[in-house]
Amino acid sequence: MSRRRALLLLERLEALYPDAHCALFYRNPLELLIATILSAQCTDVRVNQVTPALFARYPDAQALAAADPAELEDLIRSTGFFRNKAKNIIGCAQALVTDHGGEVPRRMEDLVALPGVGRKTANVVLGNIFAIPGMVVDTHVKRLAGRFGWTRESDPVRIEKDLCQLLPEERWTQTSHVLILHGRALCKAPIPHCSLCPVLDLCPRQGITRSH
DNA sequence: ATCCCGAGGG
DNA sequence: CCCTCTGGAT
Repeated sequence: MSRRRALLLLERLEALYPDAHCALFYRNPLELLIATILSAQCTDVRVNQVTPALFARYPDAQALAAADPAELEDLIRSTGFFRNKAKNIIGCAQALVTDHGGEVPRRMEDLVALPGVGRKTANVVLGNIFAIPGMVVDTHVKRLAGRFGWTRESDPVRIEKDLCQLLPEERWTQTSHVLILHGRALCKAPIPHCSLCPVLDLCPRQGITRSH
């Protein structure tokens, strides 16, 4: 797919999901970091119930670093993967306290060194809190990028590279969010709702509802 | 029953 | 490349 055609598709998608660039639910770096860690295999609604409760109990990195694992597990149980997440959250908080003065670092290198934080989570924080653009390559973005013919790669890092080369840097963060919203709403795995899709005319698949 | 806004490990 | 971790939504 040509760059021009990709940008046209992107413009149409951005018009379909106008709230993708609106104020973030979480303004504070630590809150967004923890909320993003919690979001794996979990709905936004539940993350947005659990995260405020978590910060009411543990207001900052110092409090989280000293949390009792069993108590934290109980608090986040409903988000799934709760043992891993609790261990990672406490590990993150301890690393923030010992290595970063209790603050969330602004460099990819430092973020991905935190337990339970990969490039996806790091780019969410970098893009939405620190205004450092990056493509958030989650399962939705991977799937749509493939279906749109924006990349043929399967390795997330190479997909990220392809997308960054294809799409304008100043919109990487918003583009990621738009792709995620469209992936959730219509362009689902394994069967996309092509008959309802407003950008079907720009899609190389043209309604072929076969998974990738 | 089956799938999901990840990451770590074999 | 594969697997595991988990509850909840559908």
